Amino acid sequence: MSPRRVTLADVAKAAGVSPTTASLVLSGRGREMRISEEVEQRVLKAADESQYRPNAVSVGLRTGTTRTIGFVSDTVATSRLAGDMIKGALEAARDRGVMLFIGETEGDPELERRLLQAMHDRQVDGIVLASMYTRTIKVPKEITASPAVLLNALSRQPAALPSILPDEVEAGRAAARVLLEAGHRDGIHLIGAGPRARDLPPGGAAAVERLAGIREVLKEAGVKIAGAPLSADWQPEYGLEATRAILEAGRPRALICFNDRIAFGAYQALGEYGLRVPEDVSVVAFDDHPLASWMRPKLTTVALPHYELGRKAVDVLFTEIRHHRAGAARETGVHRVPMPLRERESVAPPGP
Amino acid sequence: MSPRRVTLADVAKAAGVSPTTASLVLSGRGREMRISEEVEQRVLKAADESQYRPNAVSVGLRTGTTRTIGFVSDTVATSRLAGDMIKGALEAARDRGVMLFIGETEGDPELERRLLQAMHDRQVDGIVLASMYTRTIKVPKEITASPAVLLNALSRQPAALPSILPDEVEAGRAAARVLLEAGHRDGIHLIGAGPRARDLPPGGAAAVERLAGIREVLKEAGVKIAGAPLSADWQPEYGLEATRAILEAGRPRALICFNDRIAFGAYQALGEYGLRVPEDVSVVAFDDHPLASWMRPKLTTVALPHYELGRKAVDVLFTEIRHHRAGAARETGVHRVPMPLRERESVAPPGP
DNA sequence: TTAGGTTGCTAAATCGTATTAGCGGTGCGA
DNA sequence: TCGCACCGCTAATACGATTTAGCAACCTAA
Repeated sequence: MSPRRVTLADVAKAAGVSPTTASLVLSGRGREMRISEEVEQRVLKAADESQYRPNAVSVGLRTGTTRTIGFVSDTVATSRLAGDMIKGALEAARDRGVMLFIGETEGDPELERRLLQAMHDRQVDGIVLASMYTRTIKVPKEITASPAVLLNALSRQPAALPSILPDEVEAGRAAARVLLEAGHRDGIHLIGAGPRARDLPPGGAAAVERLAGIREVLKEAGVKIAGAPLSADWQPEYGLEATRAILEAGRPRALICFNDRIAFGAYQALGEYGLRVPEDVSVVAFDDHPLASWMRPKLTTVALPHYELGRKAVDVLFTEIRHHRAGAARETGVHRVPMPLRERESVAPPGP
Repeated sequence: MSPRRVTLADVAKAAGVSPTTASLVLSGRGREMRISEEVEQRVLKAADESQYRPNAVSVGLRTGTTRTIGFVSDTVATSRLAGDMIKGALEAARDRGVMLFIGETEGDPELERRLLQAMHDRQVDGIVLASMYTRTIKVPKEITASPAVLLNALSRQPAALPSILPDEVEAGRAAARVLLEAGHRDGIHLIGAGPRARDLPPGGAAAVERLAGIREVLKEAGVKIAGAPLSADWQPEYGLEATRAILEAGRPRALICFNDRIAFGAYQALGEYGLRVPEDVSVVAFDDHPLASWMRPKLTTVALPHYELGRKAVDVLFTEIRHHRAGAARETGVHRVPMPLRERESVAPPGP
């Protein structure tokens, strides 16, 4: 059926040299090993004509490096965002001629263990362990079998692995600033967390940090948070109800929604009450879900840089791999990736 | 740093037998090769105690099969849907103890070629070539190096590879039926394609088939399509404008939107005109984007079964691989995956 | 007594490459 | 004339498994 692949031995035979010579020439060590110009040309020609490409499995066995990395995450499908993260990782890997294994753990530690093993069995050069929403995780010990980095996650154990995270605190600051700069000082409500630093929904580190950034900037400006409904899950449904509650109680001038889905629900509630965005109420959110630019008016939001996170993770992983090969110790720093503000149409100066 | 992996030779030594014997026992051929019960136990014990796991790279080199398949698509990040497809593929692969390489071509044939080569260099057992929206593609000749299937795509060349596709015609029928069953007979407008069979947006096979299904059922019922604006891209913006155009011209009773994003735009236009869904206007769409259940009222839509498509692709790929190993010829059938109707809140009997 | 069969294991080859060690020939200096 | 360095290449080994061929010991039957 499929014709047998051409091997190094085939090339060597065609060029009339030994496999050793062919290997030397093709790995660029020809000069160094004093192979003559003429023989070198013969080998190159033979390789080219037969379309020789080295068998990566064999190379992997011989050298121990497979030009392959693993990307294991808790879930790949939850959101479009996961896709962007993978896309970033994929492109960074491609730039280096490296392939990506992917695996999904669904939060099951046993599955995670088996996946990491399966990847190590295949001799991956390194592993990106990703979480789809920012949180602290227990790093499985299997991971130590190769260089690794944490993406969107922090290790519970201290000094375990390098982490790549979005800069959520700065994002919080940006969200607060965009309102301040529009002239808002009163009637600013939070939906998703707050108003106090300890008012947080369960799970997820994003809330803490976004809230910290928001509080810091507002405090510096001497602005008080008007209020925040009890925080629950971050779904549109909650946004809808929380906003209704706020509207029952009074007249907000600005909403900081802890993600776009909440803002989506908030829009619906504001619509019900006949209030217009941004003339009556300004809205800022986080994530930059595709939804954000479909909403009308388009939502101003602080974007999660999924693509860049994915790229950065692979970049850091490769410096880890280099260090590892050089026998250096493991790094353990935290790398923060900026969250860019997407200014659209949902923020305006407060009305009279 | 990382302790050396334990190899078969280590196990053999620990058990006091030859590597041959150890291999035989561990591959379950011990009985067949008349290895004594006692030796067998010794080997098993040694393997277990040392936590031996075979090096998959070595096995790959020796046997030619790597328990690895490639998933290459034009894009992984475009939508949440891509993620679901990968998730389905991933789980089907996991069920078989197989790992997944992923790659993204961005529609670039050169990149596609290189990706397929990179995968074949790594001796993948087979390849899923996926498109994120249904269409006919030119199958690159590199793909013939291993078993392969097409996912969400049809080959331009005849009889090339098996294809896995959503059953779009039946989906069209389902959308039409849900309106008929609610009692609609007049004022049914299409947005995204039609009304005539040749009124299609550029690119994409889904439009043709959905339209065919819709037309078939409506025709059988003796119902005429009231109209359809010129079809353009399938974005919310177009849905908004197309619906406005319809509303300018008269009073629709039902809308069949060719995807959910169009329906999202349609909702906005209906809102502008003070019309209520579903009391004044019923809306059906296709895809079941997450958006569909966030909209109010929740959108009735015919779902693209991405997860199942992914699973099915891997299933079919594995029967291909089996056939290939048995020396059988390539299959070339088209496998249709049903598109389930998600009945929600956007369809009601026509008002007076 | 010996050919032949069975039992229970192992030696050796193999997959395709990288790499170390070495080989035959030439030129040169002492 | 011998020893040595250098040149240009190749033989042999290793990576970690699978698999084929075969071996020693014992038993059986003619």
